[in-house]
Amino acid sequence: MTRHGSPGMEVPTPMRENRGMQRNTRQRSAILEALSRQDDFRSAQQIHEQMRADGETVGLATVYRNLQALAQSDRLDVLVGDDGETRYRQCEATGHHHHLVCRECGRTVEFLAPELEAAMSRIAREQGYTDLDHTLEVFGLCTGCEAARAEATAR
Amino acid sequence: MTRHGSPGMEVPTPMRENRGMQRNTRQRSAILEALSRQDDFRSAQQIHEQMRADGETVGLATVYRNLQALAQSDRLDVLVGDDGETRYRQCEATGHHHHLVCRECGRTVEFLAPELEAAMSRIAREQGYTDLDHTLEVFGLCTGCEAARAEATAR
DNA sequence: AACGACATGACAATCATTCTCACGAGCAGT
DNA sequence: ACTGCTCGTGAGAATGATTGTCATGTCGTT
Repeated sequence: MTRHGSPGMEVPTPMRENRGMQRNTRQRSAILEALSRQDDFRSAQQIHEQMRADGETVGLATVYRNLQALAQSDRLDVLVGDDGETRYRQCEATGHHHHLVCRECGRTVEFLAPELEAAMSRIAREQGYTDLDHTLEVFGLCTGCEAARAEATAR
Repeated sequence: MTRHGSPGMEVPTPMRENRGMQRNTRQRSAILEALSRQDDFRSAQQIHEQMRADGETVGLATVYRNLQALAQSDRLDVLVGDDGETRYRQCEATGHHHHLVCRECGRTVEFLAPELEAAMSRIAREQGYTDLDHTLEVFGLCTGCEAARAEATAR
């Protein structure tokens, strides 16, 4: 387990999933803990603010660094809003998946759609594109917000 | 056509497609002209720079304002990159469509995919979401860049 | 030609994010 | 537990895209 001796020995695979995160720190634990209590996508600043409110003492730069590192190691999902602000969320699904986000309250549902993946791949390949990747997010009004809006309109 | 007199009179529909653009100016024409000569998504700053290089005298703020206004009236397509920079492009397709973008050179192909739209709508409705909207962009390497990469790797 | 509203341009201001660098604290080996 | 080597942290400065301000220009109409 220890990596003593053996000159030229490379750090094995486990490191791959830990880019920029060799150590466990109080701050990182706190950030993950804060995220685990949220259901929607939050910006770094929102997360930081919430942590301060909860009595945690963490620097804003640290929050940014950790969110970024966690996202790179696929432990968080990222969503870049229309306003350019980056938001993060701890997801249930482990692999590739998409989101259905309420544009009013932020409530988020994860979904898989193999048909969509296949269709996109086909279209891209027909055009000669390779090494594919994509972004797909769906926005709408969840049942609760739809009801609230209907009521507001009715009066 | 003139909106004199008639107190309480509202500006009719045509205005809807012209938000923030009542007048034609040399600057706006120049911006559209510059865009028409580009095939890929460009940032406001890139466009501004190009115009200066072409001898146009336009303020950066003006470029930002016009691109924004044009995008709002659906005369331009918008793409927010991973880095948060907003890029614009003049599209062939008039209605709703998506893009296949080369992540290396920016070459862009527009495509329609009714099957995708339908599948997304179905999934969202199953979850009780209404008033839907979505973002979908596909990235990859175009034939040219793929070839270039292959050659670079080979040597 | 005159006028009034909207558009422009130079520059300041804002806002999210990243950088810098001195200091603090994991973790491996003792 | 002790030490040392690093990496991680924190405070504030710096960056960079975008937006606000406001005096001045000019479009489209009278």
